[in-house]
Amino acid sequence: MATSSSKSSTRTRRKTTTPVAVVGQARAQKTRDAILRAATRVFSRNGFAGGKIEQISKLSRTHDRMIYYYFGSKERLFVEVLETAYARMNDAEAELEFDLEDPENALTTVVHFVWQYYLDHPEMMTLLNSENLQQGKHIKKSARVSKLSSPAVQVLDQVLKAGVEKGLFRNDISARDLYIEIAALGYFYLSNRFTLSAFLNVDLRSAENLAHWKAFITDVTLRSVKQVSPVAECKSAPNKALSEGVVCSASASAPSF
Amino acid sequence: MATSSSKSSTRTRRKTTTPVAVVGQARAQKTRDAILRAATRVFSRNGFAGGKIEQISKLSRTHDRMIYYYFGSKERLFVEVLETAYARMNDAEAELEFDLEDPENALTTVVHFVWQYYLDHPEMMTLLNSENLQQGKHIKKSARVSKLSSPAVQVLDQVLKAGVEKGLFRNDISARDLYIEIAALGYFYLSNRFTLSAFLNVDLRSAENLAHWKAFITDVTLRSVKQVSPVAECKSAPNKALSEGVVCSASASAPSF
DNA sequence: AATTTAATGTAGTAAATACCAAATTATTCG
DNA sequence: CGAATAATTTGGTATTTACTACATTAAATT
Repeated sequence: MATSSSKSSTRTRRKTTTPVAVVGQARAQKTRDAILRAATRVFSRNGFAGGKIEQISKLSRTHDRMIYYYFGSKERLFVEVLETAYARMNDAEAELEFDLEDPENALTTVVHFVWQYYLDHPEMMTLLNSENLQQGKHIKKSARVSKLSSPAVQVLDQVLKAGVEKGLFRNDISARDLYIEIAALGYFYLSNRFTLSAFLNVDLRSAENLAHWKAFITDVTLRSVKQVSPVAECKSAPNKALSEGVVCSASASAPSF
Repeated sequence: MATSSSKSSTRTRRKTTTPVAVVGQARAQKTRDAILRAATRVFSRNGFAGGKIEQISKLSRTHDRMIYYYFGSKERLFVEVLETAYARMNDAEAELEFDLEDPENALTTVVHFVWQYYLDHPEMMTLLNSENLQQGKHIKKSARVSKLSSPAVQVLDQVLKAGVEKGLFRNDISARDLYIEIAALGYFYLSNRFTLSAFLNVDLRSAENLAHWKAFITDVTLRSVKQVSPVAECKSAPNKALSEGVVCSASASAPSF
């Protein structure tokens, strides 16, 4: 079921060569890949403006010129780095396995997966931050990324439906909201761990605190979707003084997507 | 109760002048402030590396020279921009008013405040992202910021205690976790609105969707702290197959801060 | 008013940096 | 092999950029 969305990007140059000859092409692909890998590291460590062409060419053991030969410009290189990172995350999500017979467990699996992915791929977060700093001007134009409808959202949709079916989950929550919630809880903690640690005078990166947060966000996520018993529900403070905030399971106005 | 933590930064030069003469000083303060304001805009729009000295001096209608006269270096200017932003947020948080007699309402107030602050001060998010990209190397050294113990956490602590007192809230959740949760839900949505919008094919910035998210995170936050009736609690899936994840109200191992 | 000091302006420099023309080497294929 | 094409290397250029020496004006002090 994993629809692989990454790689297989065709050569940049016009491909007049017959598809048989692969020796030179393999060599070329190797340097191209090396540049892409190096660029991912450099951009994710320093952002777009802070990532210098020379750093990238040195790290990939090639020359500045090759970057322009294969990617045309710093900006186009950045776009491809971003697209590749997205594609990779998508591929990983698509391979997620879960048991719909046990929706709570399945949801936990998703939460843990997202958390672990960000933990293992910090470059994803810094690249996204860099792109958001530039108001998404690259991703907006990227045909490749806009075609990646997140498998994670589909997964969550299935899980939610299964949970509702079994009477375990609320039916008034959208997979999209849930996806953003899960991403937010993991992403923010890790992406902002430096400033948060300084501000709160804690080392949020300690193994202990990481484990604690993982457990915490799992709990929060489950609580946000679980059906609450009618007895306990809203026994207190029935919507007092809330302009548009939603309390109890009444839930906000339906998403307007 | 609002302990103002910002401003009143003394002159950079040694102050041999008597504190009476203020005309020249006022003029100086004006250009200094102008630079700081301009720098905040420029750095928040382009990040640290992307923010150029000339942009800042032009925007503040002074000269490059003045930036070095008052701040010494680009880096020190950035630190002061960051410190000022932090101090301002702290001041705003300190002025929060809420009713402890109604803990749910009070918590809602906090959630709405944080959400609104990020909405009104997008520069705060981009500055923090920039600082986290640099692994917090500035904030770590900033004596000023590390002294700002977040009023928001204290506020949340009070609210939580009041809620527990009244039997409305769980007593196994820390103010710190709750603070990070609330910040995460608002910050991530806004900070990553560009990539998220492109990825999910929605315009998350529309008034409708902003209102929806505000309501959603209010609901999620309340659900995460509310006491669940013993009857409904954990009636299904009692901790099945969860390595260290926490389900039901058993809650994770206590924070180890 | 004269002197001292603070604040601002001018005109630069040295280094960094994105990008490129052209030569050179490797590879393909008739 | 030899011609053609692909891939790499060399050596640069024009611009940007953080930062500064020095001159000048404004203000404070005696």
